[in-house]
Amino acid sequence: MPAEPSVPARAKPSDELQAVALEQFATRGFSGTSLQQIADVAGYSKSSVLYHFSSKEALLDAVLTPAIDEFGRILDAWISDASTDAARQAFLEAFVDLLLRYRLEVHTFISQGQSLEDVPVVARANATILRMAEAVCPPESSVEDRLRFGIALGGAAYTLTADLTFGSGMTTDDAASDVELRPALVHIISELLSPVPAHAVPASTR
Amino acid sequence: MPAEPSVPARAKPSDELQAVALEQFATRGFSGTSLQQIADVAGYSKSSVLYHFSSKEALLDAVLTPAIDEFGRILDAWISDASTDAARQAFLEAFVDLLLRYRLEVHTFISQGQSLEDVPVVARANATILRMAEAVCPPESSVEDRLRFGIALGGAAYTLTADLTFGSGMTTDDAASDVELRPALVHIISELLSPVPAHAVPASTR
DNA sequence: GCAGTTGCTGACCGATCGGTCAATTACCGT
DNA sequence: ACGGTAATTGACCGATCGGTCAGCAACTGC
Repeated sequence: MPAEPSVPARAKPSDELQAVALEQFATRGFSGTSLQQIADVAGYSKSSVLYHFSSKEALLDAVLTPAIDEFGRILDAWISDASTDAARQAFLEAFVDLLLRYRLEVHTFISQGQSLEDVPVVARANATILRMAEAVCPPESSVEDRLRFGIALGGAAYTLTADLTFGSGMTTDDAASDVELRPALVHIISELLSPVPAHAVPASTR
Repeated sequence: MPAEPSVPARAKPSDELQAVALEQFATRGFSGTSLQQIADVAGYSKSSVLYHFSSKEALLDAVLTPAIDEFGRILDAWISDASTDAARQAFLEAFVDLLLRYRLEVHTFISQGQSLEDVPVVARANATILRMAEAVCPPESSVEDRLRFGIALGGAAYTLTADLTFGSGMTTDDAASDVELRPALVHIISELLSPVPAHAVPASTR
């Protein structure tokens, strides 16, 4: 009788806890979130949380691992491939899909990557980001190109969860908006990572 | 005799504490930073910190207020001015200067604006950001334009402190790099906030 | 009926949190 | 020499932190 996948009224407790924890970690921060808060929001006791996850850090690990695994996967797929324009475009779209699907996870380890650097799963995330940085803008890149990459990465992670801060209303939870967001994101990030197509740049730099 | 401004070997204790606190708040997060840590790094006791600042929150307030005050100032200057292109350019450069000068402060209330929204000074920062959002991309703006603004804002705040995370080495503490960063930042942000100058935009939005 | 496992909980632990307070030291003008 | 103020500190407080542990239901297989 419990084998009734068509009735998702009650998900597995550990999944509920992960979902609640992820939301709290992303909005209040890891150190700003207590196990008691997570338990309260999810409707369990603190002891139950520690029954399903051996520690607060293990909970963070379980929450972030799927996202950073897939992140590494699509990055490897691109690097191993010859760096054709088509492969670059495919990676870019896969990356945008990753951002949309795992926006809370990405936001968490982007904006807290420094304070949590000694947590293994976050260290993996930082290393993967670093690999991506080297792939997108190798050491011989200009300062501006490296700036562009950082802005694209940090900006996307910030913006996709920004309406949690102020109601810009463009990342409201209805999934339909994602299909509206996706092409715009692809366009903007593509524009940021490509050295600007062709038009004249005013010499306003001086 | 103590009036010797040419020997800044020892700054005022409250300034030392503010500097240390700012660095900790930006890297470890507000809730991830204890008064004990601040005291240890600054070389004082926890009691001394609470002597100079009545509470942890008051310390955060003192640290962030100058940045958000100037932020509101340059934003008001732009809004009150007629929205000529020259005024927009002036605002943009002033904004970039603000980002460079107060990068740690901006990073703090951008990336922790949601978790600290009930701290008055952070609430002011959020309100100011919202005002800037309305000025840059009014409600009739497209989703992509609002995305661009968010990416520019969050991306700049993230990137300018990113080398604290991984050594991209472009924001190393030597102030000379700022003069290299500034024109590049102005260029990129200008490009993000302007609907793309003149070349054909594919109708990929639909 | 009964041992075994699973899920969940309250009681409890040492450590640390932000914050208060009284005492101490050093320096000031007089 | 003396009173006053500013600066600093350790001792201490209640609350909360992450985490441990023994127990308690409920559902199994036998």
